[in-house]
Amino acid sequence: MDHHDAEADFEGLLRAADLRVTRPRLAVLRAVGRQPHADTGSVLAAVRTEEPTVSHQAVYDVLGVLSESGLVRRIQPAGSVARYELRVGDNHHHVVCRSCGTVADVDCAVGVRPCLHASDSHGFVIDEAEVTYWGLCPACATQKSATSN
Amino acid sequence: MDHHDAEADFEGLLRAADLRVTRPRLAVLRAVGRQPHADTGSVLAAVRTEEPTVSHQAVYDVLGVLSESGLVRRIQPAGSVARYELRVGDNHHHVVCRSCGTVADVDCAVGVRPCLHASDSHGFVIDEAEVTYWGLCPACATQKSATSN
DNA sequence: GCGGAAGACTTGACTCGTTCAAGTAAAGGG
DNA sequence: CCCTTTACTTGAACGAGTCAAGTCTTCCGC
Repeated sequence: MDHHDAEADFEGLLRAADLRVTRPRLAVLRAVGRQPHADTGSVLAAVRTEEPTVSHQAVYDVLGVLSESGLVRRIQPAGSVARYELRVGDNHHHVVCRSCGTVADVDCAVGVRPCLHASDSHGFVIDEAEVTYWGLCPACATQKSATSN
Repeated sequence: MDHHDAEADFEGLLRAADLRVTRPRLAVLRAVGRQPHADTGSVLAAVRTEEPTVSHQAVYDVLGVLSESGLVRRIQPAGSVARYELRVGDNHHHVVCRSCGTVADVDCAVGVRPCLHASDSHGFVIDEAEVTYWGLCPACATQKSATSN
C-alpha cells in the first residue's frame, strides 16, 4: 500500500490488459484521469508537464491502444475532435453543449448494456447503444437568455 | 401537379425556409434524397452529374445552410466524415457498422422527442437525444464469423 | 542481473476533410 | 428592369490525424 491510495493502479491495469508498462502510457492514463473528456491536444500538453519528451505521435498511439483495450473510452461528438475518458464499462452517456462544446457525463437512464434495443435493426448485430444529449450548458444558457433580453 | 408526384417539392421547401432557390441547392437536395447518409464528397459527385460546374465550396455552403434551416440533417458518427439525409423531424436514429462504416436508419424506440430524458443533466438545457447504435452490418457480420471458422 | 527479440517511441513528412478570403455572378424585391 | 443582397467560384490555407523509417525500451528467458 503506497501513498497513492486514491489513484487507480494504472500499472496493474496495463499488465492485466497485456500491455507493456511505459512512462508515456502511465502519463497518458494519469492525464485522462485528471481531465475527463480532454482532447488529444490537451492530453499531450498534460502529459508533457510530467514527461516533456513525449511525442504527439506517441500520444495518438497510446490513446489508440488504450481505447482498443478498453482502458479508456473515446468519444467524438459531431463537430468535435476525439475526446477521452477513464470511466469505462458503466455505459454512461454524455451531454454536449451546442454553444461551447463542453461535455458532461450523464448516467444511463436504463442501466443495462446495451441500454436500448432498436426496433428494426436491418439485420445489424448491435453491441452498443451510444446516447448523446444536445443542448446548452448552464453558462451558455444564461448567456443566451441574457442576450435576448 | 407536375410529373414528379413522387418527389418532394424542394423549391417550395426552400421558399418556406426563406432561402433563395438556386440550381446548386436544388441539385444538393435531389442528391441527398437519392442517396441518404451520403458524405460531402458523394454529394458533390452526385450534384455534378446534373450541374457539372458546381464548386466543392458551394456544396459545403449549401449543406451548411440546409442543415441550419433543418431541411437536411447532418450526422457524424465517430471516425466518419459528415453525412447528410433528408429525413428530418421524426427523430429517428442510426446504426453504424464498426467494420465498414455503413449507416442505416432505425426508428425511435420511444417515439417522442427528445425520446429520452437524462437522469441528471448537470443543469444543461437539453433539446435533443441522439442515439447511435454500434455493431456489424449483415455483410460484415457473416464475413467475420466465416473468417473465424 | 544480462542479452536479445518484440514492441514502443521519435522524428518528420504527408493526407484530406473542411474552412477562409476575395472577387464574380445570380436571385428576386421594388 | 435595375439594384441590393446573397450565392457561388476560385484558390489558398488549416489542422487533426496518419504513415513510414529508424532508434530506444521493455521484459522474458537464461
